[in-house]
Amino acid sequence: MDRALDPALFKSLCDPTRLTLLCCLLKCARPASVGEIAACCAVDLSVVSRHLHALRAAGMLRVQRDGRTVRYEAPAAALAERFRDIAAAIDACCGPADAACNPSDAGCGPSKNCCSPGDTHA
Amino acid sequence: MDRALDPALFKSLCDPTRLTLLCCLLKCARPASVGEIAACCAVDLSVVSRHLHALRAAGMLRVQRDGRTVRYEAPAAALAERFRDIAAAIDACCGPADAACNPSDAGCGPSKNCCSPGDTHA
DNA sequence: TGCATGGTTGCGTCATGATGCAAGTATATG
DNA sequence: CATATACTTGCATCATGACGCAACCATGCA
Repeated sequence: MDRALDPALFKSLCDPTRLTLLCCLLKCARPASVGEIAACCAVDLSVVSRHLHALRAAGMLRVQRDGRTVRYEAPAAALAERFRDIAAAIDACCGPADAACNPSDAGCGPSKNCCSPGDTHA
Repeated sequence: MDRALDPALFKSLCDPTRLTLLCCLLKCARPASVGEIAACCAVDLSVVSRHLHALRAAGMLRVQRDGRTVRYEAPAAALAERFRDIAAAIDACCGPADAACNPSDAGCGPSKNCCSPGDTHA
């Protein structure tokens, strides 16, 4: 679960502008150039460029160059699956009747306190 | 989809410490006091208190008072569903064959460009 | 080769937020 | 009522990051 709940993933989505860009690309459902995408929100093109770069770094977008044009695309199916993985991870660790709880996950389960003092989870 | 992809949700999860706290509570699968939860990570108790407050404000936690003790709990099933809703929203807008695309969602669908200039999506 | 187009990168500014300490509040307990 | 416990809040500090502007590549075209 600690793997599914990746801070980097949420970090890439916590900015409203970035989320707007991703949303725009999801709706477009096709590769779009940076200039096109920039029309979605009222910020400088350079800002859009950086945001798209960040989203790609987080695995939220695919990129392809075509001459001097750079096209970004949102892999909708993969993204949806990613969120479903998170949901599954939550269910697996804390699911009904503790059945799906993975024993290798130390301290996991309703009957145990995973937060013993000193366990910094770091 | 713009509703499912809520910046506030991701904002509440983008901080590593906050994510650790949520993760801890999910594993515990029971209400835990602030002091207990604080043992999960090496930050000041006041910081933990604030983070828990923020998570609750984002709807990620439930809270209950018992005398001077405050117990937080992670509603695992609800959280999992929330992520599945996001996945479903992505699929619905950009699903296979454009079938699930909601026509009321202006500009939605592969055949149209939702990012026409001036459309700030704001 | 010269110039326009499409993006990216450097840099300074500004706002937000994470953190710790200290003080404050509220509830038990003697 | 005094004191300890469990948290919360005010405040100062510091780091991160979003933004715009300007300068800079890199590609295409005349």
